[in-house]
Amino acid sequence: MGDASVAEPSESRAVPRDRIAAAAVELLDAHGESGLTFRALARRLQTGPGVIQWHLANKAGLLQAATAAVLPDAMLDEDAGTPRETIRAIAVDVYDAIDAHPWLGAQLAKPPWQDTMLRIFEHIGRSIQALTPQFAAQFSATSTLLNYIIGAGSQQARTSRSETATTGRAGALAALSAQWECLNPQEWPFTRSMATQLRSHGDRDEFLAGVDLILDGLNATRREE
Amino acid sequence: MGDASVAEPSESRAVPRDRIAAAAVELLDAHGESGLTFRALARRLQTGPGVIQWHLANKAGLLQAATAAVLPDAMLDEDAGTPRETIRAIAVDVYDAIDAHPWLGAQLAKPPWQDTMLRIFEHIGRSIQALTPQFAAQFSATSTLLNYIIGAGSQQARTSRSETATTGRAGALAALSAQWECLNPQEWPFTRSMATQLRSHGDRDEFLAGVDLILDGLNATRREE
DNA sequence: ACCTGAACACCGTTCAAGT
DNA sequence: ACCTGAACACCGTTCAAGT
Repeated sequence: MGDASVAEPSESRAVPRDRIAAAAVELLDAHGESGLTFRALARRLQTGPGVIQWHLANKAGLLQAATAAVLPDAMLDEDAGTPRETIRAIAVDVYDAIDAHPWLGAQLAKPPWQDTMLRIFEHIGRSIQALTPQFAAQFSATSTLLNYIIGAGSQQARTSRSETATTGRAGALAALSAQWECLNPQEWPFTRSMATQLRSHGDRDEFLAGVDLILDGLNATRREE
Repeated sequence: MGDASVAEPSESRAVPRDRIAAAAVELLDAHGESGLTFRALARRLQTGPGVIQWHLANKAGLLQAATAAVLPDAMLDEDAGTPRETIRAIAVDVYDAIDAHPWLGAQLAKPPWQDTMLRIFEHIGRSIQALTPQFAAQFSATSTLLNYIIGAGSQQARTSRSETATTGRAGALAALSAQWECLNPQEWPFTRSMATQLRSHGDRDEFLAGVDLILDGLNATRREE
């Protein structure tokens, strides 16, 4: 904290985009979305405020750079045999990324679509193309999958993150589950009945069951016509 | 602006929660999420800053009140015969609400789940319960539907909102569609092929096709076991 | 071309003070 | 119980000035 003066003489003063994005990710991981600040970022890079704005237009660009750094294009280049397996592999990649970086889900969901989001759309879509020849069905299935992956991933990542607390991750889920069990049965019959089901929530298998559900729907639709 | 002094003598100085929520919705509709400010809200209610904090704990509570005001419980109390029709009716209600209030989508998607989100979960789940007896399938289907409805609704609302611009809503979609057509065919084969499909994007039928897809998946899964 | 740091116009939140 | 308004500790963004 106090020794930020002249540890390194002056090997290279340049602050490349890579380092900015990496530092932004560190800040986001450590202190959440509100922890990412131009001033905090400049302090961490041992430079003055206003430097980042020279490289990136604004805060949206900064979040975008952090997102791209954490979910690189290569990660989505899966090819696991069948289209279904490939889609599952991509889904797991995104799931794991959101799980490791809880801020990522909200960032991806935020309209308008960024490059990263369009890239996931493209990669999933290529496999969907192999499952049905109809454009309308391809579009519906791909956007449905994308919405599910981002949405469910965000929800599950949130409960996972509570593991730093006293109880651990299983305990956090148990607590939420107990909360659902205390709901008024007259007003919340369904949610209450899902309390036990909620305990298995948050693992990859649960998540992948939703992916399979959508793919089953695509198959069923195809069969009927 | 200048005549905010003593138009009304002093019939009732109380500023009830209802008026706060209603004014917040007006502000959000007019100027977006960044337009909702404690100071702007107090000015609109012709009172001093700091009043709102006495009624609502913080800004999260303010957004929550606005969300509940715009998506009341009664709106979800649909019963349109079959479970599928009921679910479609609820989905359309949420879709229309997001379309009318573009800030709503991001608000609902934001974790953790608020009362409003849990209520939609409950209402959809009750109909899903009628479609399959398995708890695991009920949970998957309900959360998949919810993620799709919020996610797809947000995306579609965004493109709808561009109608205030020069071109109108169809023009905005055409512009985005043209943008997709200009993508590199080597790098973006799928997205490019969806360019024409994108034009039909944003209407209720397109949106409901995704809901049907998920319900078809639930049926198919049930048949296999 | 790249970096500095002060300045501007905000923001949410708190809180003593009034009625 | 309800409202006021000043004060605090921030924030993103801009921009003249340096190297």
